[in-house]
Amino acid sequence: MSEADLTTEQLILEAAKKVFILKGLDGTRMQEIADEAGINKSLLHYYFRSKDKLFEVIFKETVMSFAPRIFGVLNSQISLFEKIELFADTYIDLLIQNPFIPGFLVNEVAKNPYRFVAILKMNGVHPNIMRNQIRKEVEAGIIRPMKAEDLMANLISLCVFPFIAKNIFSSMLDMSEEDYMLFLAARKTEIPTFIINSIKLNKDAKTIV
Amino acid sequence: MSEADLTTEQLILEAAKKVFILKGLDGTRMQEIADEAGINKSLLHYYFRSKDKLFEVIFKETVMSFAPRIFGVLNSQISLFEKIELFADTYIDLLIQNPFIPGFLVNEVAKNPYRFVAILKMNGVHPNIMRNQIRKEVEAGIIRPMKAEDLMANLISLCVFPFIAKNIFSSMLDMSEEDYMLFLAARKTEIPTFIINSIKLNKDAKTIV
DNA sequence: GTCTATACTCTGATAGAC
DNA sequence: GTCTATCAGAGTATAGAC
Repeated sequence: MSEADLTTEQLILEAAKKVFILKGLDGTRMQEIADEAGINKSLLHYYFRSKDKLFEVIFKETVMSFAPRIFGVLNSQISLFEKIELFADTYIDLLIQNPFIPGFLVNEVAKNPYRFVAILKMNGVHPNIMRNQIRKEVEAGIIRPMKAEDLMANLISLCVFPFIAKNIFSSMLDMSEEDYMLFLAARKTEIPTFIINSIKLNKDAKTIV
Repeated sequence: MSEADLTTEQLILEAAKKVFILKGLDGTRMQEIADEAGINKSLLHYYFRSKDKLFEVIFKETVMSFAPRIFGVLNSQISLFEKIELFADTYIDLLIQNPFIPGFLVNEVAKNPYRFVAILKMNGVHPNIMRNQIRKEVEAGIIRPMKAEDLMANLISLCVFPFIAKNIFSSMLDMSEEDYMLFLAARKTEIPTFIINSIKLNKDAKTIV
């Protein structure tokens, strides 16, 4: 389907997503969305009634484009070490293709948590699957004693934060845009190595390098 | 000095900091700052000319309240393991007292990187001190081979991100506000344990628990 | 230095022709 | 469904009295 074949509604949604993610709810002007979509400003209201309603649609769509994949990996039935490797790989790939989304999400969720919580509840998030798996691997002596919450928070923090702090890190570490993207891609394997080295107990098993 | 003794300028700065950090540059209304300070709206312009100028002052003040402490620890002359422990402890303490600042910084730096880069340059940031220290400890066989950039990014990510994603994590992990604050405080020791377990090579040395 | 009143601009939203 | 024209409200900024 070529761009000209998109319906007006789809044109608006694409344009709105682009602008909202870049500038946030407050920073976005309806005129800018209209320009980006190549249509008239009043059409935005014709299709979506108000700026808030339009934002709501984009926000939900954005969360839903992420949440199932993320929770799918966390809730899958593979071993913990495999899960950590798979999570870092798929998640960072996703973020490389959509680098602005984490910042957008974090920012808008901070301003209005209820919007996000409602979507989570609709999707039935189950942190207990991961919690139980970690507890079992601790009891089995595969990993050292550790709270599941910390391990989950660490995994996600290590993957996501370097995307959010891209401008801060790259200027602090004096890296070019290009170098920084390579740095992020390399973390797909670096992060699992880092975590598994920290938690595994059978130090004689083959070391992941 | 009681609150009544504050000069009008100080009143404005306090109020502006509060509102800007909570709502960001775009989301903040001059009227709201004036109300918060208990003064007239036009006084804001009398003291700071424009909204942008006022924001600039707050932003710089906020960065400067953080940067010296953070870079001070990273550049200090203590051992790497001590540095990791000291960093997590002082940084997380700081964030517990100012939980909204990281989100504010990340958000505003993402929208306008130049403002931040200018302040960094003024303060002469030296990532090489930390880089050299890590390289030396790798060569000495104290820690496993690892890029300094990854270790620094990991340390900062693990400390900061759970504050930025507070609303996301606490609803995902089904924790109350109070539980989450305890969780964050416990990470002052949890994070160094996690990192040092991952990077230390002499596995026979006393384990940090 | 501080206040009131107001000018000017921008933006979200609506009315109405086609 | 799409466009032009326009309104109402909010926001930043300024003028001027005290």
